[in-house]
Amino acid sequence: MTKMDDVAKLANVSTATVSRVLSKNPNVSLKTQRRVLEAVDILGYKPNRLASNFRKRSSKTVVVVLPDITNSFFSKIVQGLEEVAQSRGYHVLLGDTRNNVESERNFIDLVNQKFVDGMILATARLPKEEILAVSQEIPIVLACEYFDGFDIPTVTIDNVSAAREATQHLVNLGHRRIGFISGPLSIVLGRDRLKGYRQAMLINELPVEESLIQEGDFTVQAGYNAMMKLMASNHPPSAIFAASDEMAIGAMKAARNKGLNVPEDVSIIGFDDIPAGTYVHPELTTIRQPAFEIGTQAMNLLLDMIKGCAKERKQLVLPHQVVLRETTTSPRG
Amino acid sequence: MTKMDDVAKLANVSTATVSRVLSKNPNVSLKTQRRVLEAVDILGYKPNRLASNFRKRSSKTVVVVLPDITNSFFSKIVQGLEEVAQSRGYHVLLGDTRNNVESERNFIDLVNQKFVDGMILATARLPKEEILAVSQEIPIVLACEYFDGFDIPTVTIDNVSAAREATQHLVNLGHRRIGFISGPLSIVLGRDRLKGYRQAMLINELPVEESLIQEGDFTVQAGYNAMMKLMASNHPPSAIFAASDEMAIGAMKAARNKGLNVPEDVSIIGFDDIPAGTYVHPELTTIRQPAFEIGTQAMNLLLDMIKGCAKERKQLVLPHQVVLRETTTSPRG
DNA sequence: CTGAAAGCGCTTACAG
DNA sequence: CTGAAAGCGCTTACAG
Repeated sequence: MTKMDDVAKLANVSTATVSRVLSKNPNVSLKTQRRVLEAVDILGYKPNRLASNFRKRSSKTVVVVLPDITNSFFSKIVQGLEEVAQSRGYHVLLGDTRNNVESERNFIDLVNQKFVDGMILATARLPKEEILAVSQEIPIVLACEYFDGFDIPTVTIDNVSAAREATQHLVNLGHRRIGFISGPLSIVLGRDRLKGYRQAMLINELPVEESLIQEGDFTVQAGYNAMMKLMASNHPPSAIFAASDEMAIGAMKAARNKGLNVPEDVSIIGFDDIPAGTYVHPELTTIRQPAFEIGTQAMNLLLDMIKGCAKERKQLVLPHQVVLRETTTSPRG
Repeated sequence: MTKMDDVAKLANVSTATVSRVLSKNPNVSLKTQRRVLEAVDILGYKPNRLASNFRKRSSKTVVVVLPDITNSFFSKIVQGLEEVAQSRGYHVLLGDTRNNVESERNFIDLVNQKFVDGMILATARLPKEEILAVSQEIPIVLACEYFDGFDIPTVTIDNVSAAREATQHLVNLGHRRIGFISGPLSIVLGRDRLKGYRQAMLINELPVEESLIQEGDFTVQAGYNAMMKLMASNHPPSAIFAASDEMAIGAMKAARNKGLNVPEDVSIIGFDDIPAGTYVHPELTTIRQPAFEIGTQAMNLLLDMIKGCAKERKQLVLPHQVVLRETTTSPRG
């Protein structure tokens, strides 16, 4: 392996100068620069990143911890993260926990080991105290998740309002019995969407029957099961708000299996706006979360913190949007 | 920051011993071990990974280069990769090129810089000579892609046979005019699937009309467009083989828009077996690629090479499988 | 079983 | 604009 010494020797300069040229330090004469670059070229020299990382105490790498990379909502966030990471000269280490808390802890440990310069958490199953503790030491930003009452930098949408608007959309169409397929109530964002649903029902003076609320885990299968229960009621809802598009798609399958037409017999609105929402027929009405932008903003926030040029600990709330497609309409009769 | 010296001092041993204890070297007395561990605990010491990486000339990190992480086929491969990486103590650096060749080159450069110990390429837009060159120096395995006539370690399926079987399935149902929505012919795996289609047609003495073949880029939109052209013919095919599930889903949308029922009016078979194939109605018949297993095998192969315990340069061919669902049936009349 | 010492390959004050 | 020298925080032969 050729190293910097070899280059220095060939170019007749010190390693300090070689280092300066390669790091584009302007205080080197053009003549010397050329000489060094030529030597680099002749020897096919590549600086050793491991040495440089060590010396500079930075790997220019950031770990992103998420529950499931095959979930298209998260993979879109990751694409946003990666885009700005690349453009700002950083790398992203993948932390797919597959919903495993122990795995989450392992990834968080990478920042304690100084292996990465910062961390983006798109999942947070760990107790908030634990996360708060590391966040005092090291740049962390939460994407989608957040902790009430703490000032950890965060990029989210307003889940309560978004869920309220989804429900209101159904109310505006004339629905009065509206079922809610909830996300896991163990995580804030699941609770927030339920809160939004309740608010809308309350505002419109519609009774919230607990039998109209079914908890799922955001998957198609969970949506299917929840919908089956909802339809088994002797007074089934005429419209469904599902807290994720995948669950909404599961609900559509269940409705079809029961011989119901969407939206004529039952309206369905989802949440997220994943691509699959347009693969199905009819196309899914939903609440759009700007996943890619959540990624870009979170990464920009994090890198600003790492460079120390972040003004304060920001909490960004990005706009959501109702996307009208084909699965909602006015109720029969 | 507490460092190893502090621990050594507190435990009254040398840093060599601290290092041995932490790296679980067995040649340390139990008493000493306890003493060191206690000191580590008191000081809350974490070894600096950047220093350790540098010293050991290894980051225990592998970069995975792929065209698009939001594509569920690739994200499933990545999940497989990550699973074995985690279990074998490695990390994966994400290299989403978004189909950009320059980006691909940048990631490949990380191995030249010794930033990563190896690389998995699930895309290979770069000239094969370039990739072959790095593969001489450093552990690389190709996942899905391969280069004819070179011995770069590879994990793929037999795309030619898989495509032939897909086509044969349609022939067996009685179809004689079979359209093919091809992947990009600029990449081997696109060409291989076309080859399989042609073989099946030939074997069954069916004429291959060039108008029956439309090239797409694996996306839903491309499938939609290709299907529109196919249906515009004055003698349209009664069955379609699409080289990716996304294109098959696009073809289904196009058929519906034209008022055709799948499979009664036109049969469709896809390729990949992504989850979305079961979201749509009717559910998509397809060729299953074992994406997760491609990932696990590729990572195992790579890590074996890195540890130097790989016997030879292997080319693994994993089994595919026809998955019968609802989008294919016998032609009318 | 343990320690003293060298050294991994860079970068960075410091001095000139 | 350039170089000599120190040193980042570990690990690893080597010697005992």
